[in-house]
Amino acid sequence: MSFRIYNTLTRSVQEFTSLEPGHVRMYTCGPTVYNIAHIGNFRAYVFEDLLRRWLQFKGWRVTQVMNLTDVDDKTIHGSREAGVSLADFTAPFKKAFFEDLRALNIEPAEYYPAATDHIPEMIELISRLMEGGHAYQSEDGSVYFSIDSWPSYGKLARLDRAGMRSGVRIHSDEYDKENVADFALWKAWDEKDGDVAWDSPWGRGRPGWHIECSAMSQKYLGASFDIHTGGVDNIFPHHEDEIAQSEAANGQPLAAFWIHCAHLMVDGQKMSKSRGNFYTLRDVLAKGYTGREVRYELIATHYRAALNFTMASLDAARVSLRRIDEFTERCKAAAGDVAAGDLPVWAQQAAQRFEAAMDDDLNVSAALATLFDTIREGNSALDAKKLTDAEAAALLALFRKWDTALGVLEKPAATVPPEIQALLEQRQAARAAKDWAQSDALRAAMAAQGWLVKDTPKGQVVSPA
RNA sequence: GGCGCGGUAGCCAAGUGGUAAGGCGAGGGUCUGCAAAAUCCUUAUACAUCGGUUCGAUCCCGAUCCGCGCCUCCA
Repeated sequence: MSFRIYNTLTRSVQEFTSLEPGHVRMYTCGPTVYNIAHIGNFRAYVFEDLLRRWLQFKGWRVTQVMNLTDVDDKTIHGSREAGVSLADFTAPFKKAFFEDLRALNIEPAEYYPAATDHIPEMIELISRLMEGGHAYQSEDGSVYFSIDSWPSYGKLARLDRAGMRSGVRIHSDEYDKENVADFALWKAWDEKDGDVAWDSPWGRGRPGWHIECSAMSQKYLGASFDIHTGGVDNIFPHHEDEIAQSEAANGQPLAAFWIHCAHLMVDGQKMSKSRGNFYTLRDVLAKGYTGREVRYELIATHYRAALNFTMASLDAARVSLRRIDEFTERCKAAAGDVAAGDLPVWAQQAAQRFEAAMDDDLNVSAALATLFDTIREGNSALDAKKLTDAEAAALLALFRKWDTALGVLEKPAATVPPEIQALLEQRQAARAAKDWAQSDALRAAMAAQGWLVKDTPKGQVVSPA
């Protein structure tokens, strides 16, 4: 079965093939490290992780690059306001970003280049654009890309260039530019930039926003690579501008597939910093939810559909995950140390349906439906004692395989503190003596400390409440 | 205004030219010292509106209404 995915460039679902056999090169636009990313941002990173994992599931080796934008208006403004250097200002946000990635079980990319480490590469690229007549320096010293020099400008966003020009000119007071839609490659130093500046052939200044992605993708992935991703809000202008810069400089297509995920919504509106309607992952964890639950919610809706974020859906995610956990634990108990045998026929069919669903533009909802069908079938078979131990082991293996793609099925092991362990042992003794009053008291004591005790045929099970 | 996306049962959410997955919720059974959890079964005459094409449309076409996004920094 082949993997098909929606390409913004062609506005259609296309069969995915890699330029280089067996190897996918993927560039994913990363965070601007001027504050803590919110979970709307993380929807994109979780989506990209799912895409990466599915490519691997299908047998490709993946080289993924995610940039860290650590120099722009916001980072400079923030550092000056805080009275610290740019590097000192962004460092804690970089650290927090990686912590959040781990909490969401996002696989690390191969490269996380920071913009400030690649200024020479950007200058080199801008120089080539200047030489090729695609860029010019304005009176204030800034360098702009000339969209009039690049006829295919607008091909990703499908812009009407004629309409765009006449519409925007009225509102523009940037007379330095030849065309108001021209965008900055290099921004001349300004008082507001403080000590943030680099020398360049065009004087001191700093790079424009888009040039970093062009320079860094080329350095780590080559002039042409397979996949470029981001949120739909990056289609224009960011990705459009990247295409113009890179393709004008290199004369070859930047990326074959442009894949964009839809927004995370809150109360029917896009979650965003500027609207103030956002939650950080930390906010949600502080409410007692886990990174795994957040990942489940973010993953369960198709990546091209807007997803309305609510605590109620996190609760639903929690219950759904518990159902998955109960099933895998039942299978583990049944399988013991038995080697995995063949899957029951219904599970073989489920495996095919799962893969077909994911192959179809990452249809996770359909894949999860298959997974829950499998759980119901499996539970019924276990109830009826119709599942062999070897089949239970095979089902576990199937779930593990599915989880290489989903990254959400495996339950993180909770470490039980010694004092709770001691209470458990006391309670077990009380129960053996049928001292129910004592048993209930101990259960209450553990509940007070945040541990939920369940009595199962195999004994007590504790979990964090 | 330009470009684009969406409106499926109480909520979330797939999907298809021949009367519609799955999850949550709800009801019932089983299990259980109790509890919690789990599990099985059941559940709702759900496809925005109006036309058109068709033997037949929720799925195709057109119009309308509503919601959302991008067009400026934005995942």
